[in-house]
Amino acid sequence: MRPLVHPSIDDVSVEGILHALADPVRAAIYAGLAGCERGTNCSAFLQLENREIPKSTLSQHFRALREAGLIRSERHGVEMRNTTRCAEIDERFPGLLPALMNAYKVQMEEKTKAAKRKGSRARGG
Amino acid sequence: MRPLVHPSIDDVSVEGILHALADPVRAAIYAGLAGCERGTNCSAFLQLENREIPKSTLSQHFRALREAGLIRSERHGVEMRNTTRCAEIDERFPGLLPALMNAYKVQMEEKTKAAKRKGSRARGG
DNA sequence: TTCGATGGTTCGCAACATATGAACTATCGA
DNA sequence: TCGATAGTTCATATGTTGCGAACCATCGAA
Repeated sequence: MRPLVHPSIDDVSVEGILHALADPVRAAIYAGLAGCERGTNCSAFLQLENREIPKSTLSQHFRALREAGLIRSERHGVEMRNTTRCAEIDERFPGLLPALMNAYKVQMEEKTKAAKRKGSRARGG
Repeated sequence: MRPLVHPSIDDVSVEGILHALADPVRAAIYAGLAGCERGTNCSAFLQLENREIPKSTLSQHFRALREAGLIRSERHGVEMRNTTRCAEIDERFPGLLPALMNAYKVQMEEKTKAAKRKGSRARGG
């Protein structure tokens, strides 16, 4: 089993970050990790926003995030602890990640609102 | 020949924007358009950063930018004028595009610096 | 020291995406 | 009607992604 790859911060690229976070599943994982300081294991995301993610797929997503330099993964016993590298990245590309995550947040809030409007219309409101 | 597709601003998604701009060629095109208010034609980008882009490829890149909602393209006689939709997008996702373009700029400046260091070492500096 | 459980990874393949040369369409001016 | 210019579409070769099946690594117990 090949060892985990973590690029040096100097090798982290904007296109790599954008490509990694252009996938909503990966963006959601990243957002989930960003909250927790202690590190989160992979299977915490086996269901994400009411959707089942197969674990092989999830493993690929974590690899993509790792190799883009967005997260760091360390084995602790039987499980993996994943943490974001947001401090390093924010030093190199100030404001990029916050702007990105904020845009996703805005989009999600809009979707929620739209769903509510639709629901209330359907109920005759 | 099918008509050009421009999504309504409400249908523009963060993942679509990130995916479109995760390609350095498209990011460079977008940056080029962002400067010019009057609209730029496609073939202005047939060579980009010392690289030849085949025009069929270029056409696909413009389509990707257009369908992601990042640019607007209008036929003017024999040519196309492309403009960014940055004002609309910035209203919907405030700060996203500036942060993104700034990150690319930072990265390019770093690359330039690194190339200079390498050059000066090679000359014995 | 073997077994089972748990948590992740890798393989193989089908489905989808991308880059590009060749052929095409649209518009203009002569 | 012709040729030139600007861009699009098609065909295809190559690359990427998603996922089930099989696998590997670690732990705790017997």
